[in-house]
Amino acid sequence: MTAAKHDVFQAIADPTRREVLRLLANNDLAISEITSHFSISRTAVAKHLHILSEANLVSGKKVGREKIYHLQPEPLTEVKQWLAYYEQFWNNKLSILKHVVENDNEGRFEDRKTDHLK
Amino acid sequence: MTAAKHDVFQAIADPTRREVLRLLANNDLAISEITSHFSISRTAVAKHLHILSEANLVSGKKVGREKIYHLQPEPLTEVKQWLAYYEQFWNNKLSILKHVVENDNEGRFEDRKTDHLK
DNA sequence: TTGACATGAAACCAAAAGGTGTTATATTAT
DNA sequence: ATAATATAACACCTTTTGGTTTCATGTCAA
Repeated sequence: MTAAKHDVFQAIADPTRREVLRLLANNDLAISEITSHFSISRTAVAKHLHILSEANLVSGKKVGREKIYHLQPEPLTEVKQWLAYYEQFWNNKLSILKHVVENDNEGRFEDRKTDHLK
Repeated sequence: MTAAKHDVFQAIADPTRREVLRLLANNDLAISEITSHFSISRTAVAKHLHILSEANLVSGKKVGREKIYHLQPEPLTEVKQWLAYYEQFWNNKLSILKHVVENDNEGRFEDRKTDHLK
């Protein structure tokens, strides 16, 4: 179920939201406390928190009249996994060959370079 | 210099652009070839490529009447570095303590929980 | 040289993003 | 009870996104 209107990739695309995550990495914070770190309105911050919440990157629970937000970094694993695919390309050039040799040795390496000509 | 109007985080926020990157991970491709993998117009794909290019995630060179795009994954290291900060929070709960003990043993752990009350 | 092909560029559009301000409601402190 | 606080819920606005269509330009093949 876990409301997924907003993708984790989209959630972290905004610099303000990334900064919010940084703040919450240190402490759980109420909306007003978070707002004090920015120059934008409290309402705007609340919207960012709502988006982060939809991506399950934060959770908020009401405590008295405050709503305390808490970091939930688990969805970031999706980004990490996505990134992992590309690491082979920048770690070192040999790793590309290594990947091909280990995962398919049916001549696909040749295909990789000529596919687009067909 | 490296034109930076578009952030790498924003560039990868769009699912279509992530799919384009996947295609280019296999082969260098011309715009039309990329377009054939989607249901959107060639112009729309060209715009996505432009955004990816601004984030330096791809480079394009003209070959005859075609423009061949090539994956440049290096900017993804920025995302990787950003993610690294949060890994301590999901790997396992003990790693938080481990981090604190290894990097500063001046009682900061206590501060982490009370900062927001000051 | 003429047509077909690949891209570039411009004008336009609807919807979403990122903001704002106002008003209403619940909670705490006096 | 009353005033102050913290947030929620709206209504509204402007800019950006992601897409379209149309037209122009450069290149290749006959």
